[in-house]
Amino acid sequence: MSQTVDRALSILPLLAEGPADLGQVADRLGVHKSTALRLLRTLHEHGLVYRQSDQRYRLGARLFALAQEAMENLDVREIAHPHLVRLNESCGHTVHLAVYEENEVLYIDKVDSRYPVRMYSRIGKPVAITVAAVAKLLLADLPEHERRAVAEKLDYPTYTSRSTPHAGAFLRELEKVREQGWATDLGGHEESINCVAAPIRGADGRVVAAMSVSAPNVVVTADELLTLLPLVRRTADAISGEYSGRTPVKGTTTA
Amino acid sequence: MSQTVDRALSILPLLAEGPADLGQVADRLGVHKSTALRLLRTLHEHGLVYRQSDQRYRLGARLFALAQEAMENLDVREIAHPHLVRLNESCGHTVHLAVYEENEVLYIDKVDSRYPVRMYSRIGKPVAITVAAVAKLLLADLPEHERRAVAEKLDYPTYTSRSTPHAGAFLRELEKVREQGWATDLGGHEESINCVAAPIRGADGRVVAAMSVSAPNVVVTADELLTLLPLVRRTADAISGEYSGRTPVKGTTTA
DNA sequence: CAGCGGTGTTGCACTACTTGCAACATTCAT
DNA sequence: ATGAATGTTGCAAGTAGTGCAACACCGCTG
Repeated sequence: MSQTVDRALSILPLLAEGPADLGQVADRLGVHKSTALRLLRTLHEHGLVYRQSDQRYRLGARLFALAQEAMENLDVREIAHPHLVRLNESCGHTVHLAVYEENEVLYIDKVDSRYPVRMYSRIGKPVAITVAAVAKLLLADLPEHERRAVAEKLDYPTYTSRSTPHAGAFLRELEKVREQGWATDLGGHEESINCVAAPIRGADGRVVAAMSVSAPNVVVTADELLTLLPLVRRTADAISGEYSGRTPVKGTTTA
Repeated sequence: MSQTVDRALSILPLLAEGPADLGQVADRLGVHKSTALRLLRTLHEHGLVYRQSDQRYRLGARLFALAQEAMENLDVREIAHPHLVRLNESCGHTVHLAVYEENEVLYIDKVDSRYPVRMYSRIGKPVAITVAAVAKLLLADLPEHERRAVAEKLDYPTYTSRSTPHAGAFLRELEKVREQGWATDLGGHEESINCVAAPIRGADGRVVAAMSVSAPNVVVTADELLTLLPLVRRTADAISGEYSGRTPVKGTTTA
């Protein structure tokens, strides 16, 4: 591992919290100001860091551009998107797509009934991993020892009275989810919001992403939402088929 | 400038083009494989790079999270304020900054006119949404169906004879504003007060705020006020540039 | 207006860190 | 099995990053 690069990269999450001046950066890095200056300069030349008019530093445009490109390179997302839109059109609720990566679950796509293309707003945000239906599916597919390791490393915030309380309960839930092949979140994150989710699998059968439909109690009850489960699963399966190359895509030539 | 960091950061745009294996990265960087490996490892530890199942590297998820967090912690007002003050100093009139939120448009900053005239605006106060120039810009940027939905929910008070009379007229006005990229309010709220306004856009091009210059007829005529339009737009663009973290002077250095 | 504390910036000597090499490990194809 | 890919590790050499101290540049305040 490279110390210099390590230090430089440590600046990024620091600046994500908000703008900071040279001194603050140097302090929080534990290095001399001149060192921090040179690191910041390098980051600046790559456009990852921007210097605003009051001389303070903050994250720069290239970072956003990179994030966007990274997202576009996720082919699950591209394949899934039209399916998500169609599902949204037929049920009207919010549809999410999420992936697991390095102890985190992230939303990589979202179709909201009132606001279809909301690229930068919530996409990219880490999911409440201990309660979200998509997170359960993604974690449930991990090999047993890894699943256990992750579950024990997590915090278990009590968002609501129905939030997953601790690792034991979480692991049991994951086991259940693993067997039934779908998952729910019934008010575990926000009291009045329920979700049902289904997994998207690659050619080797492993879960590469998960999708969910969410709706507040005031619109549909949990039971009513559950009647959508077959539709959600069918959609997920359709995406799986296309992603794993089993289902030919119309209009596209596959070699 | 730091060479090691420079090399490490050069990997990111490279991976943005698509996944690559160690050899490819080393080649394109012009360094030994072992060097590339260590750089990639460091990037990996920070979550900026992800190793997919076929061992190839691609951009990682933390990139989204960083971009997301940075956006949330960005304060338009903080960035805009000095620009607003400068604009006020050069033209002398009242300058407003406003944002759209949940069917309302709110003033979030104001620099008072140097002329001894009073205006009935207050920071935090909802704007006369059907007539204010800033409101037009903010609403004009909404997706079509939402724009329509909002327009139809609104009341259309007749503040003056030139107030927007009904939803139809308002939607037509919004369409015009959307196309021309700026807006006016000529006596629509108070008989003797005119405004010209310009939009402030984020990295994704969406309108995040709007700013305006207002002045009563007794100080300048509407035509005279309109001659300020280029200045207002330039100021708004400068704020946009800073808000979205674009580097205005230096081109991007590609090694 | 001079003096002062707070910033950001530069040149330089020192040594810690990165580097490329070459050998090893691992996977896959022949 | 054998070979050719690829990824990985330990090490010695020296480059490249580091901290220091001095400088430059504000905006303050007396």
